[in-house]
Amino acid sequence: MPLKVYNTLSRSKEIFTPITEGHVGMYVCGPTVSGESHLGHARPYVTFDIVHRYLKHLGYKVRYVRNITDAGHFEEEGREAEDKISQKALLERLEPMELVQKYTNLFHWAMDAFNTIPPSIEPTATGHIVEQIVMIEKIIAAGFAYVANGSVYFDVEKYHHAFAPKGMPYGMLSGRNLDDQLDTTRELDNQEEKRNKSDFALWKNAPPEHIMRWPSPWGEGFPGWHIECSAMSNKYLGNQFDIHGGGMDLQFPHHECEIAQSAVCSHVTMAKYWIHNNMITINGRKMGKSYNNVIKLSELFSGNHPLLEQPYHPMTIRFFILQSHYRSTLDFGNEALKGAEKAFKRLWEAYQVLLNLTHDSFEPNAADSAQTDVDNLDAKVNAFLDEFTEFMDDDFNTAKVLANMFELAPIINGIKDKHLSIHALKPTTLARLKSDMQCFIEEIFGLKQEKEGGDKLDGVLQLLMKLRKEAKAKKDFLTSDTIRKELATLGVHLKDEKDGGMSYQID
RNA sequence: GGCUCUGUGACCGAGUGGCUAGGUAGAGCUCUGCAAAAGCUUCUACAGCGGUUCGAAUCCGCUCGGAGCCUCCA
Repeated sequence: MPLKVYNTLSRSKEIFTPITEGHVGMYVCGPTVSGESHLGHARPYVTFDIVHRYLKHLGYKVRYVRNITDAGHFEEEGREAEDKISQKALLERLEPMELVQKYTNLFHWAMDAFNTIPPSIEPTATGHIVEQIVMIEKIIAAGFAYVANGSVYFDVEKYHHAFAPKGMPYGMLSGRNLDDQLDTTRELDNQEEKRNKSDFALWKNAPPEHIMRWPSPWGEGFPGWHIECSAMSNKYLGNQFDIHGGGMDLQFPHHECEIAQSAVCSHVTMAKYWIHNNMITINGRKMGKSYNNVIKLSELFSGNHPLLEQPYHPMTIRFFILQSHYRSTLDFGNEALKGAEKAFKRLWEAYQVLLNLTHDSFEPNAADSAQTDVDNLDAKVNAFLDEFTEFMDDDFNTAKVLANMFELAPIINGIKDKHLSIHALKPTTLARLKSDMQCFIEEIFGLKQEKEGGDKLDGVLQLLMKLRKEAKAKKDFLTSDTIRKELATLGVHLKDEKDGGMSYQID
């Protein structure tokens, strides 16, 4: 079955066919590093990490480009250009680039904690000023931009009239009608610089107090909001590439403007498939600075936030995101996250049990095999596994794959506890179960469990478990319970196995 | 106001015409020295009202509620 992806351009699921066979070019809008990343940022980067991983799994060679916006944008177009980064830098008495570096490092730290695969290329806006200027010159030369007081604006209406007949109207992505636009765009200062309200800046003249500035043919200034993504995606992925991703909130105006800029330069729609992830909400509301409901990732990991009842591990967050479909909103809540934490733990443990299962460790005997309809269980397991790819091919439905994994967990645990016979599974099925689970859990879903403590701690715990076993054998439950209790307060939980064995787990 | 979505059980959340989603929480049972874990069983649904259909949570209409975008935004 071919991979199908939901394309925002067509508002429908389409069969994914790469432009160049065997290769995929993917551009995802990265973070603006003017502040620390929050939970909302985790959604797109985990989502597109899954897309990236799955495409690779399917055998594609993927060039994944994700930018770092470090040039900053003005708060409100037309007002005094208030570059976010430089403004905050003043407050914190830092050099702008120092601030940018700090938040870039923090972003990378969080991405690493989420176990996302770094993009193939991570270009910065400040590193591509030249490319952006060249592109703006091209747009001016083509007659779709004009210079006003040292700033350059894109002529949206002119573009629309020229490109709508070519099947690239302004608004093709967001479903917006340009005429409605004109009526609803609110009044802004300095409107007189623009010919039309819907025009957007390609280059902004920098007022004297503006720290981040670059020389350009139009005077000193800084690039407009949208041009960096057009310039950088074009440089590294060409005139037309396969996938452009980002949050739904970027659809308009950001992606719409990207399309227009790039179309002027290359006469094609820059990307074939537009994939947008939905928002993470908190009490039903988008998480964002303007709503004052932001939970930073560092706070999430440490639990240090009034809304958090406890810290949450990055893998819990990753699992939490995977449990829903990327195009649905996902509502944050302690109850939901705690649920995800427990669920992930259960899944991971079943997975570990599975990796240790072998036919050899179970004696075939009549009573055992009588418990299970051999063909039935074998077929069931295979059916669940078949669906892994089927669900992923259907627009990356990670939620359904996880549901199937939770159908498999009781089977795995049942075999371990001997409620089910391992001989109900053919050796080939068991092998497939192991490799498919391994592939989807670790390779595609990128879930992992930190190995905590290391060898020394393990040695100490083995010793304590040995002592506890001995105490139990002597029915000295006071001692055995003390060991278990004391360890539990330290966050180490002992579990007695059926056959007298023991294992531990660290929080 | 315009555009785009959305409303599923205590909570999160799949699902789009007929088949148990799944997870967490709750209840009962099995196992266990006790506990934990695990397994088994079980409870609470598809906002409301109409319509289409043999049949709708799923399609259509209306009503009510919620969100995103239209301004920086993942």
